[in-house]
Amino acid sequence: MIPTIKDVAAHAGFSIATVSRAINAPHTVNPVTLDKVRQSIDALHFRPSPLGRQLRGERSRLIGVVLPTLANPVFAECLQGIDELASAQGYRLMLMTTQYDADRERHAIDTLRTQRVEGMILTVADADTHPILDELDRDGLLYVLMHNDTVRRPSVSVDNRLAAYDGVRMLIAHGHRRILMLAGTLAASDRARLRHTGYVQAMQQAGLQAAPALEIDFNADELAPPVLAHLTSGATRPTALFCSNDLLAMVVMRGLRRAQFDVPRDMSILGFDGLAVGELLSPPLASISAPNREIGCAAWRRLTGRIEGTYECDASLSLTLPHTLREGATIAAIAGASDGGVARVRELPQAGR
Amino acid sequence: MIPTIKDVAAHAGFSIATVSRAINAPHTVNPVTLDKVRQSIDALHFRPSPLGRQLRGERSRLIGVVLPTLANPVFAECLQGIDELASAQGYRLMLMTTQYDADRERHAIDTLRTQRVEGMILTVADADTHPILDELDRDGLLYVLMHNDTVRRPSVSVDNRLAAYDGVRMLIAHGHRRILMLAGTLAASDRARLRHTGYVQAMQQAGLQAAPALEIDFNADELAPPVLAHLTSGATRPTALFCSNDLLAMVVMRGLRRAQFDVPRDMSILGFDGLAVGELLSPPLASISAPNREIGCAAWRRLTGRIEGTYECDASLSLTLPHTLREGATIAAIAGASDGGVARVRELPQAGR
DNA sequence: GTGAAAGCGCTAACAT
DNA sequence: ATGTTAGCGCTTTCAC
Repeated sequence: MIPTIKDVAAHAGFSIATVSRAINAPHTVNPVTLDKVRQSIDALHFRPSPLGRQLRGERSRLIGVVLPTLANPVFAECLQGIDELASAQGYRLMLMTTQYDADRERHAIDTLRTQRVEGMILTVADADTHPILDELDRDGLLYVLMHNDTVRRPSVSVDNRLAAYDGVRMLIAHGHRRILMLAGTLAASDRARLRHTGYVQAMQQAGLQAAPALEIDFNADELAPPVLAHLTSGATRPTALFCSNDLLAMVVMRGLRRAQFDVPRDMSILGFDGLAVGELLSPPLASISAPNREIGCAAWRRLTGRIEGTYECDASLSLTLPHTLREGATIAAIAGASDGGVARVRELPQAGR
Repeated sequence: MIPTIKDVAAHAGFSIATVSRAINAPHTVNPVTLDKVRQSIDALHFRPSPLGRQLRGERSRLIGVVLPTLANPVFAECLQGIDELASAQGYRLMLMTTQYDADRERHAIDTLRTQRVEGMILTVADADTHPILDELDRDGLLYVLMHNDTVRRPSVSVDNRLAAYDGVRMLIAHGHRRILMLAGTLAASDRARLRHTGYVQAMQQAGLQAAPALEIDFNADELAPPVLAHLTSGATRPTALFCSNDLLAMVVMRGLRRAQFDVPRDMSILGFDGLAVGELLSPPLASISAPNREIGCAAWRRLTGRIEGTYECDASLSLTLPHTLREGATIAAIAGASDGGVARVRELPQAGR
């Protein structure tokens, strides 16, 4: 069915070696021969099989990408960055998603190994505890983590703890005192934990009381009534919510709106991720913004740097990209907040160090 | 570096044939031998290379996916559906994006062919005119188009013309008379054209004047001043905008908002795609909704049906999935619209036939 | 139950 | 300039 180099050789009346040369080193064959071979190639619609080539030890130029989901645009944005560089550099991408499930993470990575990818870009739930990453290290397989915030492995991320800290300090500077953190139910990720740590630190430093993150079901159409009650009633209801990601923030905003709660008048909201769609909201979502596309690109550069042996500096280390506070309009100042407070927050260092 | 079946054979003290059998037909080897071989496999972390296997004519279980971009969630949603079924059925996905560029489409498809994918799921700019699809037909390569609305090739889509027609009739039923259609600059796609056709038909049928689609730069931060003027000033300014996709609708909404134009009070907006994020907007975006995840799943089923020869009905034909009108809150009734008009629209057939 | 050997598509070293 | 051949990792007869 599919023609092989043999078919071309027979059709052209030369040996397979000549055909191979015509393809891979055209200048070494007689122009007349070359022309005939090329005609046969066209006539038969021949294209060299990567199998034979790879079998000979050539590179596969195949990179694996493992993401939790594409339903959250944060990963689609990263993938955009990766895909752009991959196309430009003639690599192919094999994509797998895991739904934040450790078993599926293992399975995805296993599959990619079996496919002999040259390296992988991974976003896993928990980078520090997942034994499969140790296996990769042990076996010398190249990978770069993306959005996993760990210094123990090659990774590209923002400083999640510091970013959350900066964001919550900003809320505090706007006069908020009762600030609650919300997280998704699948939030047992290293990122979510670090974001909570940053929240706690900012709160404690301001002498405020930090609470455990309140878990919200992402996919539910409505906020659960007890959750809604917790957010909206009582004298001690929070005046601001720090959501561990933008998608969650958007779901919560909708829930509050349906309960006739105005954002930001009745509740301020701060997200995390800096999704492009967040800026299209009304009001535009305030968010601790990660350079997602750039994180994807940086992960790519580190990985290919190691693959091709051309790494700028030490690409086996973790890289922290700067986050930014995207102001948006979902945060209101609380009466009594001093301007000094607002001024102070602007001087905060916003990048890891 | 990477162990081969030979290494395992040597380590276990058997021939490579026995190792192969231990892997592929365990019941045919002596349990003791089997055990030893398995120990060696574990000890060496051996995994059979797909190259050798495929070289022997086994299936690659590799499917190519070609999408315009991941920046538009509509394609990410489709990909979600595809990916789900692919994982479940043990297929691998190779992903390429094209940015709506015909050359990149050709290149992507070429690359996937060279990689010997068993089939591809494609979203191209124009399904009817792209010669590369004829090449696929000629060479017997399996593919299914996704979101390309054509009866000439295997495809899964909504009826874009009818969907647009339904949507615009709904606007008309709400009393709108001056309805403008907006499209992105990259909108020279078959879908965009069909949506415009549906718009024109609905307008003409109501005795209203249809206009050419107004092109909007998607990525611009602001609406271009002349565009904004066109939308917002003059006695003949439109009262409703039909946007050829949701992302565009969101960008336009932001532009209008910034110009102090309230949606839907000063302008009604109807999108197309039914993006999940649209429902999270305030007000929730009215949209002609395509079942994107399901379109991805259906495309997958058709493709694998053909690959595995188990097609339900004739999978080489195009499949039209039903669209729905998502009401949202970005559409206001215009004074003078009769209730009868609104009632009538609810009776519209909403699925293709 | 196990081994030897051929062959899948291709490249490269060697031979002509 | 072109042809011959070995061998990459694996499965699968065919012998033993």
